[in-house]
Order: sequence, then structure tokens, then C-alpha cells
Amino acid sequence: MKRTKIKDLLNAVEGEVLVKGWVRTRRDSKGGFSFLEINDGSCLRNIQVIADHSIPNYSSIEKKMTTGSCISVYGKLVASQGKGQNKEVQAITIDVYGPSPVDYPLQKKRHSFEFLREIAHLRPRTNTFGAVMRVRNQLAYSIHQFFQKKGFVYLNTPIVTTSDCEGAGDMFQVTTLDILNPKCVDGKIDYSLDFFGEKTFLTVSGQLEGEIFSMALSDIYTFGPTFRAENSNTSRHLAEFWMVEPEMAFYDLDDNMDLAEEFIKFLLSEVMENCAEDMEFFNKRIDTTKLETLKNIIDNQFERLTYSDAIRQLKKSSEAFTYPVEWGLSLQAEHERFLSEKVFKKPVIVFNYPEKIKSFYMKLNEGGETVRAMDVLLPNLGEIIGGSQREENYEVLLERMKDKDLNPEKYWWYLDLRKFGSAPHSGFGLGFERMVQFVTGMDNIRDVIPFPRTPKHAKF
RNA sequence: UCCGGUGUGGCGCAAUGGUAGCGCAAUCGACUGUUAAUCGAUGUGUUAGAGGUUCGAGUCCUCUCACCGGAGCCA
Repeated sequence: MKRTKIKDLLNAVEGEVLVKGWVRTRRDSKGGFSFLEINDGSCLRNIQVIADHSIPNYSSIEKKMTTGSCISVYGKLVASQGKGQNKEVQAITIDVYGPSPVDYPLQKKRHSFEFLREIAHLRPRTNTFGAVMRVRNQLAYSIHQFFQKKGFVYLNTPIVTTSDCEGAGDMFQVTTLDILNPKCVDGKIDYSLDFFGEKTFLTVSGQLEGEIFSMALSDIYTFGPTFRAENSNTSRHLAEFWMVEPEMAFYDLDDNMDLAEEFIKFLLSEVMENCAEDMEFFNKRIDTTKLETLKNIIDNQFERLTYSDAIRQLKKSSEAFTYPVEWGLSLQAEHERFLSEKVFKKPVIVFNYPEKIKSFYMKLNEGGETVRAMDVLLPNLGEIIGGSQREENYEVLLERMKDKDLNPEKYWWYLDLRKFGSAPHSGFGLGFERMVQFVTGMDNIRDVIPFPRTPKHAKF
């Protein structure tokens, strides 16, 4: 007989079924039977199994069916006699695949997320992590759906790269050299002997390579791992995270912002529709305003304002900021939070930032003071998207690279895109884990990725 | 990396410089179509590590490590 997943079992017709999963909790009745709650991760809910002590091998498996053990139950799906569940399985036979001794760390009690991080190999068996991972999966699926429906081409950009000055932060070096005894020339390591014949790193962004393909296939998107060697110790940063980076030919900044807004709204509505049970759980246990917040975001326009207007808004407020508010200075987290949480109380897109505080590849506005950059800020989370229209003018781009002390020779191919058939184009990057964080309401980004990599932590 | 905080049974926490306790979980028993079951009993400690002050340190001092919160960097 084929095994039925619990998710399907809860809607199945009554009759004989085969259920397999892990015991969450067990309650013994002296009426001669036990209640076993089984979970197989297919959904948040458990199925209750009634194990009558008269079933054939009961005495031999009784001690093994403890919290955490894995069992297979063949039985009858029937209407429940008790309250709390509609259906339950009356066991006919039970096999124990793997018992779970008393030192099983996940006992039937509340555990802190900090503790669960130390047992990352077992935490997927908790309600919260099961729900997080199902939502994460839905988001990944919806990302592909969104772009595929629009005719975007999914592109895999390289993970090993030679670009060491993309300006997106410190990079992890990739090498096969003997680090204790590298061959040197003139006191410097001879990278011509390294695996790739030159110094290589893990990517901090697939954007520049993405632009290459948008200048051929029009609309592309990447969705892959990204690495930053920053010594960041916050609830919003990982050294290894997943990023979604669409790049669109013939999009200006307005088109770019439209796409970003539509994208976020699509993801939120898909999750609410397809992960209703898990979202109810988050709304009950993690953040009681979550569903209301998500619905409001879906139903309302994002606020869009220029950097200059943002500065004006901040200046006229009576809020006491720690950092100064002045045109030309970066917006600090406290400023961004103030705008999205206090002033507008919804997602905010700030655009047209000062040229001096943004990257070389962003398109210069007329007047040369600002660039067509945009950040999408979510209440209680902060920056989830950073993007821009790209500079497509060869001469302007070259000048900007020189201004920012970049070596144009290293970017010869990037400049070539402007030399041969250049086109206006735009793109953005969305932090996938931050999206999972926002949707679920989980406070720490380390609790929305299966195996978090942070400074001093690469276990599992 | 900077600022602040924390580190004590399996887990969550308490203990004025003076005998290390409580709750949960676990184990055993009682009771029950139970459901975060209930009731009773039982066991559980190199107080993160190293050094120092003191008659005496979980508590005070120094250093190291880890974790948490905030900041910076960013997604």
C-alpha cells in the first residue's frame, strides 16, 4: 500500500491508509490505548493515531514510540471521537523505523531559537521551522512563476569571479594555493600559479554578468547564492545568502520601480493563498499583526519619493535622530525606519540618490548631482531591494569609473556593452532571506535559512 | 568592527561575597477518548574558559571565547 502524506490525509475519504512520520507527542490512556501525534512535514498539522494495546506487536514497540521516533502506521482513517481534530487513524499495525532515546534534544516543550540554531540538524522538525521552510519554498517557486509568466529568462551567473572591485563589499577568496607556502614573485603571491591563473573570489552579485545577457535576451533574472565577507553581526545579514536579480533591457527607473512593486505584491499574495495554514501560525505565534500588514501592502500603493524629498521630510520632523540629516549624506537605518514606519506606515521607495554615495554603474541624472537609484524599504525590516537604471553612455560611464578610482581595463567587457549596441536598461537585487523574514515575521535572518553562515559560524 | 548585555542541571531562568534553587522536559507510578493532558514521586551541576582579589567567589577584577540586542556595511 502506498503511503499517504498527512496533508492529503486530512482531506481524504475514510478507509484504510498508510501513514509515515515522526512522533511529536504521545499520551497514554489506561483505557488500553495510546494517542500518538504524527507529523511528516507535509503540513503544519499532525495526524492523531490511536494505538490500541491489543495490536499485534504492541509490547515490543511500546517503549520505542517516544517523542522524536519515526514510525509507519497502517490503519483506518475514521471520524474522531474526541474534540480537536476531525479525523484520526485507528492503527491496525505499527512499525518503528527509528526509535528516539530519551536524550532527544527536542522534547515537547518550547525551545528558544538560539538553542535550536545549535541543533540545526534537528530544528526542521519543529512547527516553526517546518512552517518557515514551506513558506520559503513557496516564495522560491513564486519568484520563478512571476518572471517566467513575464517571459524573463532564468540565468545562472558565475559563483567564482575575478571581479574584485564591484563595490558591494569584502569578498571571500577562492584559491588552491598552499596558503602556508605560496610561491612569490617580488614579495607578492604569484597568482599565475593559482587554479584559474589569477586571483579569484566568490561572487557578491551577478548583476554585471546579468547585464550582459539582458543586452541580448532583453529580460533575465538570476536567483542564486551570494557571498559577502563582511564582519556583520546583525539579525539581517548573512555571509552566504540568496539573491534575486532581474535585469531588463529598455526599462527606465520608473519601469524598474513598477516591476519591484508588482513583484513584492505578487509574492505576498501567493504566499497568503498557498500557505494559509502556516501563515495563520505565524500570525498567532510570531507576529499578531502579520496578516493584516501583508494584506495592506497588497492592497495599497507603495509610497515613492525622491531622496531630496525624503531629506525634506526628515528635516521637518521633530524626531530626535542620532545621525545628522543633510542632503548628500546616506540615509541611516533610523531615517529609513522613520519614513516607512512613522511617516507613511507602508513600503517606501526612495529614488534619485546623490551621485557621490552610490555605485559607478548607476545612470547619472541631468545636472549630474543624482543617479537613478532606488531602494525599497519595508516597515520593521528596512531595505529589501536595491536597484537602479544603469548608465548606458560609454563616455559617462568611463568618467564615473575614473572618478571612483576604478580601473577601466578590468571592466573592458562591461564597457563594451556600451560600445556595441548599448541600450537603456535597469535592474534590482532582492534579498531572498529578507523576504522570507518579512513574510514570516521571524526576527533573525539566521532562522529563515536552513544553514546560516555568519562570522565564526559555518557548522553543519 | 564599535557600543551595550548575557553565559548556572537536557531546556528556560533564580540565588546581598557565606550550604547552588525553581519551572519545564525526562524517568517511575496513579488517573483519564486524551490533545501544551492532569496528579504524585525520583534523578540531574567542573556556575563558558584561564588567571587574580578574599578566610570564603556563581557573585568582585583582568584576559579569552561564545551568544543576544543595537549600530556600521548592505540584500
